[in-house]
Amino acid sequence: MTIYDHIKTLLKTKLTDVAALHGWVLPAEIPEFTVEAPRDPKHGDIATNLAMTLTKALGKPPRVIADAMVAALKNDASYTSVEVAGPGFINLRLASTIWQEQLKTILNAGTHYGDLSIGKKEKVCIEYVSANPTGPMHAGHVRGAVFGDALSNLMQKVGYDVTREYYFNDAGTQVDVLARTVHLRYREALGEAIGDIPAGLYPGDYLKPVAEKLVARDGKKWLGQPEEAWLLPIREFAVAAMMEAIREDLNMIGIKHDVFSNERDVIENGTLDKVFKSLEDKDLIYVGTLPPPRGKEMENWTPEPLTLFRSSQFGDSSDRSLKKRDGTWSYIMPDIAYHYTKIQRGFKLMINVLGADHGGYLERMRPAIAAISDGSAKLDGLFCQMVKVFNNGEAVKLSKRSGNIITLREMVEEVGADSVRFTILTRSFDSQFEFDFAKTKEQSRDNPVFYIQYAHARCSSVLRHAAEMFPKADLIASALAQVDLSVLTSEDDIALIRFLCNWPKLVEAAAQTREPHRVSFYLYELAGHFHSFWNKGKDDATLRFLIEDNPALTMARMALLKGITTVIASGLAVIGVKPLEEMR
RNA sequence: GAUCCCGUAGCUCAGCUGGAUAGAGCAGUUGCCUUCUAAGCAACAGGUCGAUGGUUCGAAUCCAUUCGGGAUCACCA
Repeated sequence: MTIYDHIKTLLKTKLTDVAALHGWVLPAEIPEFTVEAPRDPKHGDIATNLAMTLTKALGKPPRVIADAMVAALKNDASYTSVEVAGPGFINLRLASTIWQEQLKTILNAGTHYGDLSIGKKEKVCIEYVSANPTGPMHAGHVRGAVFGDALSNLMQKVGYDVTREYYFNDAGTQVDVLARTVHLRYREALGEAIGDIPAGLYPGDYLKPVAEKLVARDGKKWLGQPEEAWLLPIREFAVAAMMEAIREDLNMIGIKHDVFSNERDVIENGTLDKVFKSLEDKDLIYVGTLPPPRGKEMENWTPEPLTLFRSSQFGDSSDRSLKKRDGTWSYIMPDIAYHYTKIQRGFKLMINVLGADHGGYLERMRPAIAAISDGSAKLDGLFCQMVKVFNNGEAVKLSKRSGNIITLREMVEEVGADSVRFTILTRSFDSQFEFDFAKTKEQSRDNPVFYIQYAHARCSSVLRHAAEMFPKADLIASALAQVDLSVLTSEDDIALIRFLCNWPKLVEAAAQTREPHRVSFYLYELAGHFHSFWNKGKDDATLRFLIEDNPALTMARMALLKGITTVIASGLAVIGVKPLEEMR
């Protein structure tokens, strides 16, 4: 229970007393009100809009209600000041002992401070990246990858049982194209002049090493053979090689999935047929024709009978075709079957992190999931908007076709994994994101992530100095939690503790809204408070952390520092950045 | 024709599910290193929150309309 929740319950009971005293009739449900740290510290430690939310129900102006509450709260020793302000806010200032206690709570919790149990250990499958193994990870993938990873961290922190999952298509036309391209590169590697890569195959050099590995394994085995002979084995080889490369790329930026699933398994182990049959059994499959797509000029549109799924029964705008004209499955059917395997594995909550270019995906997949789970499972889709890549202000067109891509590898090598992660996580996922490669590279040293890292390094440095200055002192968190903190009375000390106490609340809000970027901003602000405090010590010796002739205050400040490093480390863990002990 | 996202300082972005005088970084100007790390701090300057209406004690935030940018609406994932 956070300090804010605690105050909230106290206020509720106080409100009933006040109402009884004045003969007010409270509504059966007290309207929801906020208890939070106001933006402006002048407004006290804690502000509540309680009075304002009750104006309607009580038929009284907010200030009248607020005044009555204030009168009742005034004689409580927990509050050093209680006042009405603005339109009817009640501003409270808590006794410093309360904040000092909170700091001990933080120290005892360690980096688990901010861990919550709102997830109730519910299993959640978070699927992200899921790029098909036809090319290297590029700038467009990085956003979803980092976002999904941070979201997973966040969901774990609030008590979900998270599985990080990657699903790839290794059975469709795209991987056939991959295989053909590799075969061409293979001929090239064996000395043949292949000229330009023909349209319809993948350009770019990244398949050359794959072809060379194929030569190393198989020699000239596939030369002069018909496509039927080499397509499947080369496809398998190429998919494995690309997935290996993708895994390595993701690893560079600190991303590891728990489970990799693929389309072929779903088809070959019979799951797909089973799911299709169960849909038939539920009478959700029929053969019919679809109207032509609206708003699009389809000159060559001819209605054709197709195998359709009655997704409109589940809120979809139209029924969906599960098979192509040639009788093979359209992508949606294996995807349905794949999601069925998730449900079979016990996931009632599934989150898919997708690119904005997958717009209609949810609309189509949700009905299917409702059908196969009989409504018991829920799919959430989070759509990361496009990343527009610039190079010194000039737009770079990302196109696999032309081979013009900025790869994840380039980004990480030039800018650094921490900077890339942090840059992505200082934007909300649903707004478009402009990434200027040249500028980011040039300013990589100015990246805000180092501002946070630096705060952590400074704290660590002081703790090292403290160990030298007071060799007998025990500076581990559990020991510092036992220190007498009553000497931490300055407004700056208390303000810092107060800010640390916002952490659990922030984690909760970030998880509920699925917005890990809030963590970044919080950490940045926390680092700012710390740096500011630090510099005050230059003018005011009583605000320094290490004060040689005052061991008692120094130890209390070490407790504060430990609290700061604890929360920073706890937050950086969500972002996926390692805290640094030292920066020079 | 329909759906989704975005529009906030010169640029890149926040704005805590409706709160008090709308914030930060970068860019610009000015100060601060004999003392715990200057990858830092302090200060100045910069805004019709795209527009119009509505909801209420109160709107950048919610609703409607509208303009602008992006994405999606095929049997490609």
